[in-house]
Amino acid sequence: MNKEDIKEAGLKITQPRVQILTLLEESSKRHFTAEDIYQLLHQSGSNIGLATVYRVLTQFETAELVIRHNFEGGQSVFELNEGGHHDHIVDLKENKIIEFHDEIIEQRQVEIAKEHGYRLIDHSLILYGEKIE
Amino acid sequence: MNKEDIKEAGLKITQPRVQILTLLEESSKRHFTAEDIYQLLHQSGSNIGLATVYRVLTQFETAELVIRHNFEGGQSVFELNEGGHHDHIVDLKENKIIEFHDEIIEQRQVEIAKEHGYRLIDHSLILYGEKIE
DNA sequence: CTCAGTGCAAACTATTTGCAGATTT
DNA sequence: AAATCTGCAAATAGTTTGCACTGAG
Repeated sequence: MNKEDIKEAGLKITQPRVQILTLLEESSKRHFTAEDIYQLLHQSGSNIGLATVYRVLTQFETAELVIRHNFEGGQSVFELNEGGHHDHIVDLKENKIIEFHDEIIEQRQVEIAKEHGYRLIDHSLILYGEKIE
Repeated sequence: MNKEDIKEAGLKITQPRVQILTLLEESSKRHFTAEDIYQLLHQSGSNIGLATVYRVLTQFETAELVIRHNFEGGQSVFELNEGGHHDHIVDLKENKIIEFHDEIIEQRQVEIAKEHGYRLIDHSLILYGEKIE
């Protein structure tokens, strides 16, 4: 649960950290910029600083509680790491992100890396699309 | 040839533009940050400004003479657009980028987008790896 | 009580923009 | 000559850092 994760990361259980982790866990959305989180928490009466949001997200990233994505458009996007790897479809019209996982592609990536003499450490696959109709 | 491309993009054939395009075409490397280009041109005696490098690269990107990538690490990376689409393996140890093209993955991407009700407009696939041995 | 953590403001990095003078056509 | 373009310096956007104070253990 929640606070345990923070403690296991070697971090003190502080208000800002609990607020951010709770937001990530309980929101219906899954993808947030640091600014999003800052805004949402302020709307809930928090007076957290933007710098703290960044600091905590970076710590959570290191602790693998959170994954940071570099989609188009400058801002980093953060999402709770719930274990299962997936890639993303970014909706170019609406502000929406869809997750998917495809074993065929996952496999090919490993093979392609190997064909070029590489061990695959990580990858980033983002599909940009627009809704049909 | 060279200068024609610039003219076709509706741009005047100026020294900075020719210098940049020539560098991109004639260098043995294929991937450059704006800073790289700025440095290399200065080493060749140019006194181009960094702002101009960015301006020209952005214009070239719009004209589809150049492709901009957002790999890890802050800086955008630019490469000459020579038509054939490809993706990249980024060497995490050495400062090296390898290009590849894989039809299986290309196809699956289109299918996956469709399965989710999307028309695939673009995609970004980056494999991060390290040399075996 | 101690040390990690915080908010704020200032710093930083990559990139963009305003402007007066320089170049291209 | 007209319009575009350039270099420079200043502005901007996103993120990080220094510091004195605050709060968790």
